[in-house]
Amino acid sequence: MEEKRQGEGLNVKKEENFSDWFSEVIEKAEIVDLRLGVKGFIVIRPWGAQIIENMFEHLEKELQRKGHKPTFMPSVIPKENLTKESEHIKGFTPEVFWLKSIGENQELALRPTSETVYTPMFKLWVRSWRDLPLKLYQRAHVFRLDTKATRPLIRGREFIWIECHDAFASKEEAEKQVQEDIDTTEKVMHQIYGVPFFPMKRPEWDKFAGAEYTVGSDCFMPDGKLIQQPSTHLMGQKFSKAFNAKFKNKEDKEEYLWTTAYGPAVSRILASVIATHGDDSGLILPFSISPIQVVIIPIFTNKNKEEIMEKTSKIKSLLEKKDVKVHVDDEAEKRPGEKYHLWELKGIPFRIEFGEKEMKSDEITLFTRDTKEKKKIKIADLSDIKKMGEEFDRRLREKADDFSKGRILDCNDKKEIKRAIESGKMARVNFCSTEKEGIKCAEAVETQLGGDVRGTLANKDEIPKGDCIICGKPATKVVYIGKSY
RNA sequence: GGGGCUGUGGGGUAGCCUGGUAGCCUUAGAGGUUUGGGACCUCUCGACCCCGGUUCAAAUCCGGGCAGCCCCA
Repeated sequence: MEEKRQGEGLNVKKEENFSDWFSEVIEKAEIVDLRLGVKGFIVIRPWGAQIIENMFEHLEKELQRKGHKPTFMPSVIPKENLTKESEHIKGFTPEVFWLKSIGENQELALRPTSETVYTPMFKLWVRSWRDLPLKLYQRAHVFRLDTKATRPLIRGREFIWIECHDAFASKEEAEKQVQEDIDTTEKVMHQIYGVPFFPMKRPEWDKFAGAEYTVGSDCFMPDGKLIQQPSTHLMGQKFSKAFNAKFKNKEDKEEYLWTTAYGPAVSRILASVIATHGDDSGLILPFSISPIQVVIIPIFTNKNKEEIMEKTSKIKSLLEKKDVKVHVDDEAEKRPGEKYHLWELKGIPFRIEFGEKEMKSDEITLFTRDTKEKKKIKIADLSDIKKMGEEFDRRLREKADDFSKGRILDCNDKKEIKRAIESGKMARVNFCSTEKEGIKCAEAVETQLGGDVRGTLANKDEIPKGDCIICGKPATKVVYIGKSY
């Protein structure tokens, strides 16, 4: 049992080689299949798709609670739309998939993002301040011809996300929306999926193409590299001006719309969920998003099979009454041990073992995936299963929080920064500027220290005391530097 | 963007240097015995990434492509 057999369990330890561990776990747990062989495009299998589906549900519920309404927009964008906002097209041009030879005059792009579809619709739908705010979203696949190396779920040429596009009557309201988007990331990605993040206001040179400013969510991966999760953008009036999208304000004057965009990439967040919580036995899925929350393994012989199965299905319906997703693994060909390994690999939070012993004492054996603790409890105590699920998720979240919090280091010189980055941490430093004039220092950070200036904290005003760690001029910002995916 | 490594049944691999019968483990399918931490027996299916070149002969050598992984920027 100590020796793992090939082709079955995981052969790589997460601590020793995160990258290999990740590749192995997503295939063996049947999240994805990488064998189609198109660069940057992956097949997501039922287990992965069901998790993603559950993630969408939480996210959409929160968005709708905050006044967003669903839409579905075309997957293609006419060239004239995409090229209307000059900075936007400049930023996205190298990444656009163009559809050629469609036999018509209109040139089309596969959408890399949909500002240039929503804004012209805002123009049609919004006439007065009474139509505002207008908060819309869609579930969508988007396409970006990434020139860098692709990684399954982490960086693909196609990914699955929700994009919110909102229009407001004033800059203040739009900026409030950016804060609300950060709150949505907190409520859903952190509180529900258990993935902590740092909301970073990106430097001027690193904002979304066409935005006034961008706030990205930086999350630590187990190897200490940062991955950008949901980002929210204040577009200001850039797109509304490009598309001439105006409204009549309360003073009966025409004004351009103020717009924002928010894009949680669910397929990529799944990468963080897997990476953050998983262990050497495989996935550990939060109770809130696991497609199966409790798996029941009946253990029987030919003699007692009927009795055991009958009791098992009673336990099942008891749990289902509590609105819990249960699966009974009664496959006769597999022995219990094999089932344990399989469902641990798939990340199921709780496992119930039920056999002869439990039958006698009216108990069940409960295995908890994250702690790997096995204990006997009374069947009646299963009515607390939801609470146990909440505690399960809290444990995952707190463990992730501890990992994340301990990775910020105040640094006072280049050496310290380099050491911080190399040990998988994020350096907090004084910096001259995150406006255009700071770009030279940012480039120096990249070439000399091997890190990126990720930006300033968006939910906290940090005042620098001292000089820029690179050029020595008086610092105006406290920035964070780390390695990123 | 630069560099390196790799591609053999579904998965993991041997063979490649030195050209000549593709071997092993596992999975899958059938049958049987089994079921408290990856069961056993019997039988069966299944592969040289693609295109071109060299050669009597290519998994093997050469060129190009595609795909995957790693490191650096």
